Amino acid sequence: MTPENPRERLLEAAGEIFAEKGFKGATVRDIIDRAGVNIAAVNYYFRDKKSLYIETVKHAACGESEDAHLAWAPGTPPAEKLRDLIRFQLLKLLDPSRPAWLSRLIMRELTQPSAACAELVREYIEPRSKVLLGILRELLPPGTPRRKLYLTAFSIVGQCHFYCSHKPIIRLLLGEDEYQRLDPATLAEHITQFTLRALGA
Amino acid sequence: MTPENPRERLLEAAGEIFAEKGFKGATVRDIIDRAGVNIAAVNYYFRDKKSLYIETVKHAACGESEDAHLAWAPGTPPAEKLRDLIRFQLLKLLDPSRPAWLSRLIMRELTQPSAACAELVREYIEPRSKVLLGILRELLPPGTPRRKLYLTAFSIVGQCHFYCSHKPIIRLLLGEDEYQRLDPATLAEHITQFTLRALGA
DNA sequence: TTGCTTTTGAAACGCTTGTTTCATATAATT
DNA sequence: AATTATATGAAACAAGCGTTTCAAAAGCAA
Repeated sequence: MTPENPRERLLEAAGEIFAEKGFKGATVRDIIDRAGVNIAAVNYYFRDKKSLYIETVKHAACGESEDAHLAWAPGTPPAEKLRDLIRFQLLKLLDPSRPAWLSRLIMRELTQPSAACAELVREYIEPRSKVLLGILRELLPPGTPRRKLYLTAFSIVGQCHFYCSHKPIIRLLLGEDEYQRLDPATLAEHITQFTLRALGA
Repeated sequence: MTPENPRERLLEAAGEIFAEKGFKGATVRDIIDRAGVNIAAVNYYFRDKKSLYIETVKHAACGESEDAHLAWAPGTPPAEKLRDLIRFQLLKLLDPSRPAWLSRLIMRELTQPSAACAELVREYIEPRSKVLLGILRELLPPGTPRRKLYLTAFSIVGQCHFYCSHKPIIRLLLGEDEYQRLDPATLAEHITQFTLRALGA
């Protein structure tokens, strides 16, 4: 499971800890402790903590991109593609069994950008935003202005990310029992229906 | 403008700096520097950094609550109330002239909750969530289940908060020019229309 | 083996952090 | 005015931080 390569082990451990505590909150001793390597390895394989962080974010984004190959048969109705996309995104954001630190690390980078942010947008955000915008172009009447496409995309992604970024508040508002009943499939269905009606489909 | 009371000055300065850098990222020397007081004042007026943080969040939430008195004449159509609510929220989230650190501090607490979180939800979140839920009860058919009300509320708030929490990414995606054109009024109108259509109004 | 490079380990170095100390200044009380 | 309580200031503290050092270990070519 865990790789032998110290460099890889550092990236894995750093991903978990940076995601959990943020850049400042995480200490290199925490990281090398979980990775099971000597502290000098940070300086040896990466130059310093900051470089380790940037490489970690890129590593996480790269690992996330792999499983994102949503491909539909030609002729698939755009509404169905939208539903798939939303469901897929929510599953990735909320499924606790998957290595959640990937999404959380990315989410953290999005809200408190560092040097890794621009690169992350280029490698990770833009490709999948292109997919969503493509679907919306099919759903909305031809000639819809670019701005409207983006605003609609933001409305969709905003709904999805809310359940991830505001998780603790939702839990407090709904109560633990009710919160447990919010499975990703239910949420995806709600957001899809909400969005499709908003688009007049 | 700035109060004479060292305690108040500390709360103001701490609000700005905690909002900007988070709890770990902010240093007490940063704070006492901006407040213009001696470092011993932190220990004197509050016990330590953590207590200062909790008091700061409560202080900020309290200050925010004051101007939240959205009162409508009886008989106002719920769609109009919704528009007002969304516009008001977006203005508070995005207007750079206002002391933005209030919202940002609260946002930060929501996504990375600490000891101050539960109290914040009780004092700050629940009251205004009640307002929104009340409007939705008017908009949606009677007998709509509680869960559906909440999901709808999350869809609305999620759309609004997205522009605040993902601001850097939006800027990168749209480009600086296009981003500058996104004034709160435009966004509020989009979200309102999007939501009203989704609700079939 | 020998000699060289690459990798690891334990320790220490500065530096910054939150916190404390204590002497002094200011205000309040009698 | 004298005395006590309150507030401030400058300095230092101990702990934790990122980073560096350097010698020993491991890998590898000749």
